[in-house]
Amino acid sequence: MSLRDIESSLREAAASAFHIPREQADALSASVPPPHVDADISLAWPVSAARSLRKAPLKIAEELKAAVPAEFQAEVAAPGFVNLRLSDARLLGELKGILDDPARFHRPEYAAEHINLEFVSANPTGPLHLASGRGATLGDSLARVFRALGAEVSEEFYVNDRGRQVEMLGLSLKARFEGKEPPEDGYHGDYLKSLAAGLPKEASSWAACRFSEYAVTEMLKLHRADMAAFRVEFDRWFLESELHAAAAPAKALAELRRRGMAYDKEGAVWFGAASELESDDKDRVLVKSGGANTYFLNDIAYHLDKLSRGFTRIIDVWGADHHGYVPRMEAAVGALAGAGDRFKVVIHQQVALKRGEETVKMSKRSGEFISLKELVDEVGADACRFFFASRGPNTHLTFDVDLAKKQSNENPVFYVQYVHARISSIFANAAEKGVDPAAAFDPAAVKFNPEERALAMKLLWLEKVLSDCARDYSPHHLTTYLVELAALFHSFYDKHKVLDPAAPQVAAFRIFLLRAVRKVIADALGLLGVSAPERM
RNA sequence: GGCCCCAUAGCUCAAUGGAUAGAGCACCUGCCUUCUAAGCAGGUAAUCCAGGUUCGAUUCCUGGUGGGGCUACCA
Repeated sequence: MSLRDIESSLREAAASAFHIPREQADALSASVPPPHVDADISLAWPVSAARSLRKAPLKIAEELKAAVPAEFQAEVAAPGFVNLRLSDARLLGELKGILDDPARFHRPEYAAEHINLEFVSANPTGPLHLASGRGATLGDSLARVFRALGAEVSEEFYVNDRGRQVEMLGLSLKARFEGKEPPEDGYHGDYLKSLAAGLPKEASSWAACRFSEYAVTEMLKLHRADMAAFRVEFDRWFLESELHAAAAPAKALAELRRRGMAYDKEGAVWFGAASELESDDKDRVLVKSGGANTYFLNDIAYHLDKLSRGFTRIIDVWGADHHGYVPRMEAAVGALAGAGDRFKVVIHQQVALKRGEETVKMSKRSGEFISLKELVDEVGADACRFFFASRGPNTHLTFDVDLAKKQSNENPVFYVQYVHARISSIFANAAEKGVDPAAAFDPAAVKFNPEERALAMKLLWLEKVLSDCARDYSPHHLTTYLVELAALFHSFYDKHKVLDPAAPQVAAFRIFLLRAVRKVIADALGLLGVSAPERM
């Protein structure tokens, strides 16, 4: 059983009570009662359905109350809410489900989904900087959420290992190797100095492109290590050069032509979005008049490749600096995929960096940035990931480095992790305190006190949090939830003793309850890629 | 100029169009001889402005104001 099952039975009841189609009753959903209402579940449906049912909300509420199973002890509240309570037995059963059912978040609509989730995809021209942490947190947490919902997810990193920037990278490395300054518009960061120091002697006879290849290979190693330290493991690192080796851009162009989505004008080849589709405002160049492909064409080819690999959904996570690129990519990929909703671009706003009183512009070329590695080394992956995950993708974020380093203890992540540590500690101490941690209790005798009930109910809401995350393409609901759950636990902990040998029934029940709490904390932290420590 | 995002407590953030707007940090008052005080209990404190839609707007629409970003036959 789960909230979804409860909702389902309530919808059945509503559908038959009001003689409406079952689908219409789908609008009925369970929500958390406001703090001043003493109930477990609230239904606002009578208020919102009043218009379509052409009845007064209060009247609907009364009829709904009469229709729902008696075990829910329904109550009506003005202007038309119905509030429910779960019985102790029901609540106990739900806790058992949390502990025993590893697939409890699986949803049928995700069972056949095979999602490709591409994120970070930073150019291999320098170390990952902290802004990549935001995309990495977002992408990886989403991947974990979709997996929890039952989807198959492949995490992918696209590497631009060709083109001018990579050429410039090679020239910059060559210059460092020869003890010179990199070109004006090259890469001036210190990381190329240490890279140059590691070059073999025979590099003096290398052509420029050898330097590029060497630099890219080394940068990829760094990226991989940085991402691993951030607890992100990509299933695939897709090289742009793979596309060209397979002549994918040319094939993509042929496919576009075949579908009448490309045309020639002024010596260039254009993507005909404006004439054929309404998603973009003007036509874009695919092949320049000089004969070279634009990145637009290469990116179309790349996404065509993703489609050919059999993914049912393609999700790209991009920084807001690329938002202008979304309409044309959606126009192109949506059309090639046959359905626009198979391709989704999640945009997150950029991260600005603040150091002291100064807001620093980050630029790899000037070498002025804070690397992700530096940040993870100083404040830890847990605090970083929780911090980034706490905000919706659309918040504009100014990252205060000094604050992050100095006040990492103020990060709510520790407040949440502390719950896990405290519970673990209780379990570890049980035997010593004269309580058998594996002792059974009589389910029929269990009566939840208010703190126990609040805790148990909170655990049930996690499934809603997951669907919120999927709906909004953001993990931030999880951090909010975790902090709220942690507060309930700490409050419970302060009020009630668990390990009381004089009350073995109560102790056994509370250990059972806390086992469920600890599992939910660990699961939810896991979805964020944050550890759940046994002690702190 | 055109387009996108944002504006909630001193600071950083929450809130499928629903009930008395919820947290963390900071500040103030209490609480460790008792399973971890990285904690608990309590207090101060907020929806940028003007209209509109609605039974009901922090939420949706229009127009302001103030911030950030994008606007290449660049990669």
